[in-house]
Amino acid sequence: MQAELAPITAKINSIYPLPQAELQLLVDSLERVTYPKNQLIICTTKVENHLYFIAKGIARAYCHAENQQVTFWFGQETDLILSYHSYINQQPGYENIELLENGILYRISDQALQSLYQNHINLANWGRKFVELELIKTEERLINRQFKSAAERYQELLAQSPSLLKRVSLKHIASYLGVTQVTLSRIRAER
Amino acid sequence: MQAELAPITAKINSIYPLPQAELQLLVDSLERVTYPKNQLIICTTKVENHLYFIAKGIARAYCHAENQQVTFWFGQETDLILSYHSYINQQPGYENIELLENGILYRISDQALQSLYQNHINLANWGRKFVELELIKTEERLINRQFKSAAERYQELLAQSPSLLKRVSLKHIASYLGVTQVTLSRIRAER
DNA sequence: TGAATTATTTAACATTTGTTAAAGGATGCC
DNA sequence: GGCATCCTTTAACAAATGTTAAATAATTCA
Repeated sequence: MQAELAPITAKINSIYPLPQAELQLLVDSLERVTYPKNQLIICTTKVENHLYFIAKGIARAYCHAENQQVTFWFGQETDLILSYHSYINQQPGYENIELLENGILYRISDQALQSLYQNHINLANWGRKFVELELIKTEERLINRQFKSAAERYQELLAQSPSLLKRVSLKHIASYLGVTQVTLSRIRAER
Repeated sequence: MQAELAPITAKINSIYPLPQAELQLLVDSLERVTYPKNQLIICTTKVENHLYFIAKGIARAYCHAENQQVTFWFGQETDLILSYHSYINQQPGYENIELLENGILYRISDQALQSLYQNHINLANWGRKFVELELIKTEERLINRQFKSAAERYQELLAQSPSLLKRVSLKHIASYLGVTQVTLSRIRAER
């Protein structure tokens, strides 16, 4: 359905403008799939060979540590779901990615995407630019964690992604911010 | 000098194997430069328009926060120095990168690199792969900071990069690990 | 609807890490 | 060599965050 895809193609072009022909090649490779809330899209036990654009829904990536889950990423409409570890190394990764709401996704097989990258230079550069932007975001989070208090990180998230707070449980927000639920509750009670 | 470049070209090829012709194009674009210890290679006040391969030396990236410096990256021989923020957004970044030892670098202008990316598909894919690997490393550090204690992070760094500990002051190591010098001293004094 | 589950808050206490200050070492430079 | 500077450690205390447990609120599902 074209209407569903429009925000996704707009996002793709905003990352790195693609000639119509190459954009079309990418779009033509997409397959529409739907999954229910709580569905695991990526899991640690198998190599995932698809990447997913989110048309509707919200997802979180987490990994297991000691006896807890560590949430380190959220994705919403137009975001791309992929396991970097699985995708880049072609072996099972450390991350699980699950839907937190019923979702509509458009997926492309890794094989198809690699083929596009090998044969279309603008798509290869699109892929490069996409990862560069992801890297900056991750680097900023790492740096922020070093010199901002948990309260400051919460206030920033609230300001930058208010919709996230409305759609995701505080349990997961706390983990994403790098604190316990108890600490987050304390922060929210202040003032 | 070819001998100096050999480890760098080997590293380049290990990231993503390049046909000889395209590797040569990249190598031919490199210019040898030397800088003394403490030289600022990248600074926040200007757009940096070169990327640097380290042939000899060690560098650290840091940014200013409150009244302290936050060190968030180290680079050694064969590593690539660039300011992602400056390079990706084409505006002054938040990071400074300085040499901690006298260094021999091979640099390429951003303009030349972009031109290579636009015209040579294997180089474009090399650039994509390079950033993907950087992203994984950054993501892992972010996750580790969430559920490993400062002591564990120190022990891991010691095991994975013993040479780093020998070449870099503990002040910078502490910042890289996300703790104060005092905390790092305590960790080292234990047991 | 109502029971069961899950999410969130609160409290008390423990632990880790930060802050400040001082002292001892190491290093570099004239 | 000796002075000055910077690095590292140690100590005492403060602040932030974690842990455990319990109470309350919200949600899910039969």
